[in-house]
Amino acid sequence: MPELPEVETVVNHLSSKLRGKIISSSDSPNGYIRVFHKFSLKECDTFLYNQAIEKVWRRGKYIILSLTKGFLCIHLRMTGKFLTTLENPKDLKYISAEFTFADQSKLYFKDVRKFGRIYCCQTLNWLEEKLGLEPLSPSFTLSWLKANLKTKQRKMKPLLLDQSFIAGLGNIYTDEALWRTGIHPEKISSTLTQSMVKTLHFSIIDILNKAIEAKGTTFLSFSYGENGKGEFKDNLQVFGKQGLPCPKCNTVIVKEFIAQRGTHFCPSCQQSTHKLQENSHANITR
DNA sequence: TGAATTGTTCTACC
DNA sequence: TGGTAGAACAATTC
Repeated sequence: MPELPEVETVVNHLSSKLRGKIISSSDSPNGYIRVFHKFSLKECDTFLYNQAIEKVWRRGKYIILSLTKGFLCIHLRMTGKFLTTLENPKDLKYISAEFTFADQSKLYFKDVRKFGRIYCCQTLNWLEEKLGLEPLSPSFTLSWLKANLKTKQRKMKPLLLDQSFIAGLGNIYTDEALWRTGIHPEKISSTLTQSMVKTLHFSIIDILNKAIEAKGTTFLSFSYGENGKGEFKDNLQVFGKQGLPCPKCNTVIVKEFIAQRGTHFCPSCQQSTHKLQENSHANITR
């Protein structure tokens, strides 16, 4: 389940391999042409023919290849990954796209679930229109976060997952950041205290940086290159830890469905305002 | 066999 | 009308 750190890992891995290559043809070995968003295979092949890859980078969870003219963007969704060699012939049925370069080397887009998409485009305007701030860019400041949480009346979990708000956070890192900050996933954004916002701001940046350092999280299926595994799984505190004790307070971590997503949190550290008030009242009267 | 999985997009609601 | 919530959707695995 690639989120920002996993996509960054893939980009870092691919960049040196792809930069300077010239695309000579595109194909779809398994015939799943829906992978080319709004393009037929022929249109994609024509668009990419003879184009050089000038730069490989990332915006949110999108991988972007800057070409001589235009861009090739890829969203991995759940199970998308890139391979430069095809070791197992059985994998062919999962290869939605195959690119051949002028030097005869190859790039395969393997996607078991087939949710991944490839976009051929002249500009990136469409992407900029739908994506919010980059959490690791200088523009993601504490004051920006404070102001933008204040003006919204949304539950924290779905808000952090909203790519038009902050681009790149997914289910794993959202749960981790909220746990670290002690914020209940259903807490309304405008009700966060100043210190909560400050901790949240720091946590998001810190978790993402540490996860990038660890080359992402391999939870179910993520890998980069042929078989690279992300090591951040060992640093997860709540995601996938339902039934286990909270590292902070030993209360059992629960998993509930919030905003149609499996959400892991500690019912003691991450209480809703209501419950916190009840408890503080109990403490006063005690 | 159908429940579970994800990010995005569409629709409905206030 | 704009902001928000929730359903739908893609396809596969176990």
